[in-house]
Amino acid sequence: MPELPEVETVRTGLSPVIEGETIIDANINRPNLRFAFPPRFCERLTGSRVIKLGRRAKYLLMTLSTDETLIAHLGMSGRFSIVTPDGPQPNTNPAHDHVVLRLSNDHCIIYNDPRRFGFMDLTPSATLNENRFLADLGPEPMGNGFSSKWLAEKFAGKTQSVKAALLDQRIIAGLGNIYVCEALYRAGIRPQTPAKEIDPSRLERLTICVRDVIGEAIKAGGSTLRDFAASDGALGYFQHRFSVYGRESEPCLRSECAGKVSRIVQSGRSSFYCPDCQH
DNA sequence: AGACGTACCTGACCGC
DNA sequence: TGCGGTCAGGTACGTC
Repeated sequence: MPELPEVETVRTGLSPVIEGETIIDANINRPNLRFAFPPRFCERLTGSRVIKLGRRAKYLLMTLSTDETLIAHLGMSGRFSIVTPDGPQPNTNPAHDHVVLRLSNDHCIIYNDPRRFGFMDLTPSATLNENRFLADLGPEPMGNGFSSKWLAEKFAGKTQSVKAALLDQRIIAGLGNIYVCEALYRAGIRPQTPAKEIDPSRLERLTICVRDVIGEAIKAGGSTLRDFAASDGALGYFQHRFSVYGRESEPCLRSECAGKVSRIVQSGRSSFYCPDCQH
């Protein structure tokens, strides 16, 4: 499920529990998720101290005292849970608890992922950005590298739809199906529009809308975290109202618009948009 | 090189 | 209640 805002929410929830702690014990319950765990995965984690929990795009980055970084991607259904020594057990199916880290503060971090589209890797921290999963990522939507100028450069000559282009992690990193739909709705751009056909002023608007949509979602995640992390240690999902995503044939939320939300399929995935206000 | 389609998995949900 | 079909927010890889 998780796109950038959800991963950021997981990071926010996990970091106070994990940063500064030593991994006393690491266990995996199967040899692979989407990909095989790297060689000697558990041995390389055991005894290391977690210096920092960071994020790049949809990847969690655990900087370790061993000069390696644990890279974790949640795929579609990955969750991290925090199990406190005397607290409740996470309400996930233990059959899909694939990674368990026991920390020096007696908390356990559990990675649960029914679909196993997630994956983990260990890479030298010094060459983190050369790692095969991170090397080709485009700019962070909230960072300085993302601008309408950058989009113009990347969209130039692109016959691909703007929907597909925004999902391309080399162009902008961290967006997924939901937030691309939301950003295009807010910007008033149809998802089918060929990327190269969007003029500079609309690209400027799109840039702002992407930033706003992601920024608001991160904020919403941070606020929901407080409520439910207390009762249940599972991190990764939060309730959020979307303007178009999942609202097929419901009314467009713009007060001056009488349109209904449409759903189309682009490259095998649903796109939601309002035909009356997106052109 | 760029644009597609396909594969990888399980679970939830819907209609019969 | 049970069954089959469909769908799901991810990325990598093969093919044209």
